[in-house]
Amino acid sequence: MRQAEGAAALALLDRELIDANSPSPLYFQLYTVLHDAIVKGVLPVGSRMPSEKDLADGFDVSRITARRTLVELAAKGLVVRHRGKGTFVSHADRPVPIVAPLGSNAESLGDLGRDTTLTVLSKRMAVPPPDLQTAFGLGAGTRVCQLVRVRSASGQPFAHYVSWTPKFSASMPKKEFEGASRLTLFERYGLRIARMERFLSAEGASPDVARALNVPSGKPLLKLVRFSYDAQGQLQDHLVARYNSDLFSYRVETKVGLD
Amino acid sequence: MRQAEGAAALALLDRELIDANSPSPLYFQLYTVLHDAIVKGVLPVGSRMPSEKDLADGFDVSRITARRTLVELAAKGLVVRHRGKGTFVSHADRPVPIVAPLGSNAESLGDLGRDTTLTVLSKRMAVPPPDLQTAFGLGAGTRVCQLVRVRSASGQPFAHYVSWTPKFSASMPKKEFEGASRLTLFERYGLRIARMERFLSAEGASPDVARALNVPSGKPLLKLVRFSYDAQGQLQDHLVARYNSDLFSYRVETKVGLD
DNA sequence: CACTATTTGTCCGTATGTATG
DNA sequence: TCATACATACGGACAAATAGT
Repeated sequence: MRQAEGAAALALLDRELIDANSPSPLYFQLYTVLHDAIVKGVLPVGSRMPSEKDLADGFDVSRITARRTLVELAAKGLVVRHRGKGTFVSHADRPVPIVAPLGSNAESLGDLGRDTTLTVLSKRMAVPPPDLQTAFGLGAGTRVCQLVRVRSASGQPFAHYVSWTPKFSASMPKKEFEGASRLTLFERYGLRIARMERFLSAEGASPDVARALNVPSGKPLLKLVRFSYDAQGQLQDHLVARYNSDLFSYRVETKVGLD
Repeated sequence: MRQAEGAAALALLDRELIDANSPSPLYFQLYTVLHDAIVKGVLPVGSRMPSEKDLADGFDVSRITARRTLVELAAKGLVVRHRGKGTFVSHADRPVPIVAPLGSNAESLGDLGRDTTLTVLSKRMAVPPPDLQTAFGLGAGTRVCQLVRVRSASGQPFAHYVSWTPKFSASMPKKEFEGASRLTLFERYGLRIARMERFLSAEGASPDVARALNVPSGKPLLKLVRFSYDAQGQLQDHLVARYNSDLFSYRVETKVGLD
């Protein structure tokens, strides 16, 4: 009964997850299903993967297609394959997914007690898109400080930020943004935020974000858009954050007072 | 200057949004870019689309590929095409995106002042997945009431719910879930929820969800998982909601007390 | 009225990728 | 591994409708 464990693993997956009429290639759909099952722990480290034949029969694809997904998983280091033995989920260092509270005042990830690092990909003065120009109440050609940053945990990038902040100046050194948290920076430069508005949605990874987060382009990401206003209702900061949802999720707790 | 408007529309788009090395076909990537630009209003109703040649040059694809995306947009009714004139964003009734508050106690969409309707796709007694069995503290074979529902606004489905509720019984008629809001149903059946925990992430649409929400499978969706507990800390209800992020987003407002 | 530029519609041939048995 | 079918993507060519000169 060598194959029993792999076949049992198949039972944990849903054969309805694949769509022959989708524009996305079958091997990639199947790759995504297995990839997610591995990073989410449905297929535990060390366990036996379904065989090529199991996958082919279970998902109703040809053996070549099933084979290709396993080969690509092996190329990414998620599984190891041994001829005559089978395919096994590899013992990689899989970072524990980060769960951050949302809506609390101190939502800064710096308070999370996790060793996350912030890297500045670019800092420049540029003209924001038209909708932001009007939101900031700026003239058409005004240049604003744009920051593109990435946050990583144990080497794995999981968040990508694009922010616009008129009060930040060209002279501020890039290095200053690496260490200090955003809130302390706001204070240091005299920015008082009285109200924040966040919008949550989902978006496929564009090629540049995909590169920065080390995910395939088109991968679904959690998207947060944040508007920060001062006491006068003036927009002071605009941020678009995109999160790799394999590594990160937001948590909201509500106590219901009474029925 | 007949072509000026279309070429100007091209400038609103980002040629970096397409990736020739992605497993997803080029025509579908370009389709997604244009589709989103239309539903988000970047390309307003009635305006001229970039011509096939504009798109081919601007996104560095062949005319055949550019043409195919426009043909598919026309097939979906998002644009109309006229030989010798051009392609124009069609005057369809585009539903205004819904923005719902998150984290307030009364987050039920019934309170939104929008005419949303709830449809029950299925109601059945079934054995929940292993992780939920343990979360509910149930024996291995216990059957629980599972509901699959869809919420629509002006005929367009935008949310897909899968819920498990042990206290709901097999005898409850399907119809009862169509009208009443969830919270009133909880009350009626003696369910007192004291605490709720929500987790937000993103996920590609599986084929069944894609069908229910009328979107291409694989489309990025906003995903919310909600655990509802009673005063004793016993899990009483489990819900997975998936939202079409073109039509729906969550909003969180925070007042910062002081710096 | 022609003449031209632009745009969509249709066709060809070919190369590559995907998927099957 | 092989043979085969189909989808994707490319370049090129020409026709037909439209609009401006």
